Amino acid sequence: MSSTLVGPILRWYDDNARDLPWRRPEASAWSVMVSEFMLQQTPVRRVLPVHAAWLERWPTPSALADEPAGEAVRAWGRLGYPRRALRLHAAATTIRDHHDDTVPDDYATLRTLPGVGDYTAAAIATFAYGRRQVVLDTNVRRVLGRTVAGVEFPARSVTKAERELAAGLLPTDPPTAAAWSVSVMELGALICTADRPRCEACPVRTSCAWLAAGKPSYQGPPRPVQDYAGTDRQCRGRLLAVLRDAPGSVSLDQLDAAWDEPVQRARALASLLADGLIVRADDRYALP
DNA sequence: TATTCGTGGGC
DNA sequence: TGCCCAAGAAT
Repeated sequence: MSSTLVGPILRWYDDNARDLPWRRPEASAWSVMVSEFMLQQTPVRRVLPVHAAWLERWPTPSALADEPAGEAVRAWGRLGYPRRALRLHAAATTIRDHHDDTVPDDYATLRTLPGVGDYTAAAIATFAYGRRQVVLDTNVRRVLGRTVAGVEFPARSVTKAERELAAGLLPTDPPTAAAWSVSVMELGALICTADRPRCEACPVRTSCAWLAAGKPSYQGPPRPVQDYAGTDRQCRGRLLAVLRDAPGSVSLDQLDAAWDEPVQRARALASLLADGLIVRADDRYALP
């Protein structure tokens, strides 16, 4: 089974891979790590400029750790989920203080860093250091779900069967395993996309279970709709934008002007303070 | 395990 | 237009 997938996808990647900064031979492990944080739930296109500016300003973990966390939040800009910026700063601090300013190269150590979950630990070990790890992201899950299981979309959360399937497919020698992982992810990002997959251009179209079954539509439980307008998330975003765009601290009045509904506004501000994304000194508010 | 956590682009 | 989703993690 693996031979019908692995070989064609590896060859497809050789001819179709995007030239991304964190994939270049000269890219540092820190560059890879920064990219993985930024790419969590955020498209490549939006990450590119922020990643470049970030590496220019903070070429090493200690360079970032030596500045206030608020600078990371500010530089994060509008990538979204700004707690990632806080966690990246915290991870950089740990790396500076306990790992000789060197991004760890093994899954277990990476996994202990703030903001580094199963996927990100496997991705950094694999893409920065060529380690052999099962890299299971949304792209890989979708590709394997279609080609092997014959379903349009995988389950909500990773199943044991999914993980075993991915582990069984992973090539034995580390360099090939790493190449395979980035290749499957790229196939999911460019060809085997969530909507309007380009099956006619797929290197494994002749062995895809989903295509062979006539591309049956997703049958599982409906995915929760992710509304945004009017939510606490939007409110938090508005409040934090005021802080990002201000040179120093701001007054409560300035924050009040960013959102009409007072109860929700107060709740959002309290949660931002609890998260450490905003700090209060007397009656002024600022980035940490 | 189900929620919560931003933002912007494509159709 | 409104809806879907994009290299997840933490709780």
